[in-house]
Amino acid sequence: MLDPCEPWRIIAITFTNKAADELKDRLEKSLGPEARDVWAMTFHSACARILRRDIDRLGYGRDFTIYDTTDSGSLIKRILKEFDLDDKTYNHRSILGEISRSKDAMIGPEEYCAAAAKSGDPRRRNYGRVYQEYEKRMQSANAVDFDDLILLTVRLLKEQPDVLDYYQRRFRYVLIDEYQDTNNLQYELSALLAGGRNNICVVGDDDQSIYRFRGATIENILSFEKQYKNARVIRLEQNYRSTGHILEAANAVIANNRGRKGKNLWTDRGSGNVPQLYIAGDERDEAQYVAGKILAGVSGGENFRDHAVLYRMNAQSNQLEFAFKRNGIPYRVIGGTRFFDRAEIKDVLAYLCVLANPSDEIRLARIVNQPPRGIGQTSLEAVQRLAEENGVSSYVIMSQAGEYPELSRAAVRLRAFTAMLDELRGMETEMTLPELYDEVLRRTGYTAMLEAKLTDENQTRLENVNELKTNILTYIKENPEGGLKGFLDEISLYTDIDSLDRTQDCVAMMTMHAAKGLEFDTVFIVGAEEGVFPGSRSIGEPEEMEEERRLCYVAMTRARKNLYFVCARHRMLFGRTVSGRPSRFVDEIPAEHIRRPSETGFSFGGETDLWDARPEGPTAGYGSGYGSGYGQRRTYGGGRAPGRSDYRESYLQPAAQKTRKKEPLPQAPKESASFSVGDRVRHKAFGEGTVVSIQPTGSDALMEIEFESAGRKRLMRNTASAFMKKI
DNA sequence: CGCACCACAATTTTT
DNA sequence: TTGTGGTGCG
Repeated sequence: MLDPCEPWRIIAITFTNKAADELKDRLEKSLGPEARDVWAMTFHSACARILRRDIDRLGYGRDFTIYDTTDSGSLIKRILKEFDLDDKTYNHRSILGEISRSKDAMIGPEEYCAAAAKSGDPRRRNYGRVYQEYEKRMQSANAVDFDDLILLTVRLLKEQPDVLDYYQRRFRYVLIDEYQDTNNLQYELSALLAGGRNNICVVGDDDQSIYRFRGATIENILSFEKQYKNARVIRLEQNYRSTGHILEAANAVIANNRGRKGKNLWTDRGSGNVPQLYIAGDERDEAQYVAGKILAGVSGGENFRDHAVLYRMNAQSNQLEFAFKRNGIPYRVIGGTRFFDRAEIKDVLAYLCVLANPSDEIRLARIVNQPPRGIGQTSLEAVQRLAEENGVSSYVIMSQAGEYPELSRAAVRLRAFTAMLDELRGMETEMTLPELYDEVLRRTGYTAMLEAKLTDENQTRLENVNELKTNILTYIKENPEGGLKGFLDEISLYTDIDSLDRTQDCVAMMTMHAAKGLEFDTVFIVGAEEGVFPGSRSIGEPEEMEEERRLCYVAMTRARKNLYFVCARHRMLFGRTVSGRPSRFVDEIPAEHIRRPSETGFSFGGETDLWDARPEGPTAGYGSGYGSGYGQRRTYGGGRAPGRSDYRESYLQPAAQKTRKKEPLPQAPKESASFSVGDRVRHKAFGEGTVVSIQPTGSDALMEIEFESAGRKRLMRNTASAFMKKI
């Protein structure tokens, strides 16, 4: 603290907005309002900010728009069509990936094409053609994609010494969070910003690098010390989150990786509970097991929100959701389809984008006939052709549609369309953003279109469109003088509104990737089978496998107190039933740090073992035969696949499920007794008590019971009724 | 031009 | 199994 530094001399870069916001919050709490001068933001927003200032030096307009992956994808699709490349061999996703990789390696389209020509590979040549065209179109639409934000900033700093100088002088302290997740471009950018001063501080954990697939290169952190010779390395090996067994188990798993610096976490929080493995018959059983454990936990006084279920793929969430609904467990799925990916949101935003930047071809094409206004594919293509020929944007052609005979049929409608947008654009100055938004919804007829056919789906869409307005209001509140462009900038880089709301008492469900940075008392890692986790794609690929193992490490270390691995012997995956053995990661845990099914306690009375101990469940199907049967079987741990006859038995199960699933939602079993406040009850484990309160939760209810000897407990009615009766 | 039906594919994800 | 995207018909 000898030399307090001015906050504006600091740039702190994170990957997610959430992390950036948290950082800002904490800074503000400890520094006060001065903290606002710190540039605490994501790579992308920092770059956007730098580019807004000087991108014109690279031949773009300063009011550039940012395309997200979907927008870029549409552009690629359009190019593919025009080039007459069949989209089976050339699917837009792989091209997008190729372009992204090229940009990360700072290989421009020309260079790419040159290399492709030399290689003689026709496929790569075509990739090059598409890449080139993509760049051309992006520039004429004055649009940049996510990679461009960083790439162009790096280029700007490299090509314009005075700009580089400006930022290097300004930022005397450069901090980068989650350094293990940086890709090449981000690495370049960090190095440029840190400049001659080398005053850079990075935070990261090589064992938590789980984004290799999107270009992150673990070498960045592994070679940091080489990069910056005088770097001081501070190792943070004390873990303040997990208890001993969990930590030891995680350490043991990650120790199997070769490409790492190596560390050993320790804790002083005691050894805690031993992680547990459960082998379920199928994914339904798996889900029911998790549900049961959660109910047992809640019965023991925990909150739903202390539990998280982590899986490898989003598709796995389905059965869990069914089980949770069936058991009246409130839950929240994090991730999956994001708010800003919804069609209606994209539509409405597209209108706003076109208002801000009429050259935005992709967004224009999206909205021109949405809602339908009689401008079809043919007209649109004619417009686009004319735009190409005349070297102007489609928007210009549309507004002068009358001058082109080939557009005669749609001319009136095209002109009306642009006239409407022009008018809306004119309103921008005289009304607030929320007002403008309403006006857009009204004038374009978007709301009317949804209201015309008020299906459930459209109802949701309307709600989403309204939800977007909330975003606008929030934005205006935080940026009183911010305009349309500012909002769009923020929104295109902010996709994160679906993040976890810890105030609601819900079980959290998410992919292991999404769980990074979070923590829960109890964590379930489901689908812990070979082929699922680690995924079949990574088996036989050492590098990939190490990444999966890191993912496992991340997932395990999310748990504070309880960790469960759950796997299924048979699983319906993509419409096919596959069988797998438990994940190798589980095998990597030394016996003393994991409890396998054969050793699973069946002693009645242990609170967390209520479910295992339960003689028969209130939920039909579970516990009958398969799932619970495996609890006692030793054969499984031995590693041999189940006998065929066993297999058959379980195999028949899914058929029965099918009908079940079709029903609206399997309601809570009827036989679960009803209780009312004041009832005297006797519980098998807790003894006698009195019902204090009952709170309905979905098909179930949360009851609070004051037990004479066991004290006050919170129990879920459906589960508890198996152990408890009125007296 | 809109809607319905069929084929096909399918980790992980931030920005 | 599920969701999406493309094609073909009314």
